[in-house]
Order: sequence, then structure tokens, then C-alpha cells
Amino acid sequence: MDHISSQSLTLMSSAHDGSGGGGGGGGGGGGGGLISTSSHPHSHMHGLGHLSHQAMSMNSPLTHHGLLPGHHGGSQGGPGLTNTGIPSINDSDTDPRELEAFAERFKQRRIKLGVTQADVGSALANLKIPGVGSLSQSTICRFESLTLSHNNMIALKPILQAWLEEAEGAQREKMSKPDIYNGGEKKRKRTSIAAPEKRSLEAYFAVQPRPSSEKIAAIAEKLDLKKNVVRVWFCNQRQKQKRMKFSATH
DNA sequence: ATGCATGAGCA
DNA sequence: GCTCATGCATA
Repeated sequence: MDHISSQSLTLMSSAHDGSGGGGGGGGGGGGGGLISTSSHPHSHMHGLGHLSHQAMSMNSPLTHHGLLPGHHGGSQGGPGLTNTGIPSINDSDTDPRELEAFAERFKQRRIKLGVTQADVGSALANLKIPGVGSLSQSTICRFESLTLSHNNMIALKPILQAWLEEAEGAQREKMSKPDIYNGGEKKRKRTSIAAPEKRSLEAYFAVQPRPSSEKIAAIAEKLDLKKNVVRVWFCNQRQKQKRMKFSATH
């Protein structure tokens, strides 16, 4: 992609507006999973607590959004305090339109602060929020571009909002260093699936998004790919369909 | 910005 | 073995 590639130094002047359609695909909101952490052999431990996990069949912790008896004007600048005094998650926090608006504001202010996505990710650990550690540049980027699941967006919003307020309040000091790498670990290699194979996979996916193990094996052999590569490809493809926004490639 | 991958938790 | 959150590697 020859976009405006700037992850650490250059400035990215995104010329895209905040396209309105709140509706998006986030509607379903199936899963109930939230934050989890993964630790790799070479990375330091992250710490987003494993709050909850899948809730597959139904909506769960979040009151379904969508059609609420109209209230909340739209934007909310402050904490979601209710007259009950509990800073709980209100309906407005699950509103796709609000999420989109927040993501936009977040990016705007983040850039204003002269902070990169990666900086935000590592700075989260400094917030000392129980169960919250750092996040990657990828995740911050996906949050801003709404390419996360609806539930994931809802879970991350309060955390990023907290960082934003903290960063703006103490807008004076420099963030800490990213971190150091262990120079002895083997680096993961990313397999690249060629265009023709990719087209075939998409074709199979169109008729059967969830092929059986045997079917996957057949596809794998036909395309001369490792079975696991094919299986993961289907998993990732399914996940993509659940994002709030889709990749511009279609 | 995004493709392929890992890992936790569950069925 | 799937889903879901998340990340390394890379275009």
C-alpha cells in the first residue's frame, strides 16, 4: 500500500472524513469476549486482564445497542456518570455512532499531542489500570479505523479515553521509550498467499465459510498450501466479516 | 495499514 | 477446532 506510510516520524494527514454510516456490520455483536493477553517467548508480559471470554451464542454483557428509546444527544465528553453515581457503561457507549465519533476524536487529539499509535499502545501500561497493560500499534490503528469487532471497540474505548485524558492533562513530558528487543529470538515469518490462491480461497469461502477439516485438507492440497495456513485463513476471513468496517479491498 | 499467526477459553 | 482479542512482520 502506498498510502501515507508514517508510523513513527512522518505526519499523516488523513484526508478522509468520518464517513457516517453507523449501522455497519457491527450490529450483530455476537461475541462477548473482551480483553485477553498473549505472551510470547520473547516479549515482556502484557497485561490486559482476561476479563471475560466468548459468549458465543448470545449478546451478553452489553445491553444491545441499536434501537434505544432515543436519548443521549450524541457526543459525550465526560465520564459516563449517571445520577446513580456509578460510572457504568451506558447505552451510548455501545452505540456504533458514538464509537465512530470517539475514534475520530481520539485520533485527532492523539495526533495533536504528537503521539504515534505505537506510543499510545505502550503508554497504556503507565495508566496502571488493573488488568490493563500495553497494546500494539496494530490494535490502536484498528481502533481508530474501526476495524475491530463491535465488542472489542466497546471494551477498548474506556481505556483509550482514560489515556487521552491523562495525556492531555499531563501534556508536558515525553513518553517512555518503546522497549528493547531480545536479540536472540527467532523471528516469525509471515507466509504470503499468492493472488491466484487467494482468489480460490475467496471462492471457496463464498460457498462454504466453514469448511470441514477434510475439506480444508482438500483445498490445501489443491492450492498447494499447508493445511494450517488454509485453516487460519478461513478463521481470519470469518473474523473480518465481523468487523465494524471492512477493508477497502472490496 | 493490513495479512497471517498465536493463544486463551470453551464446546 | 472454533471464536475472539491481539500482535509481529511487512507492504
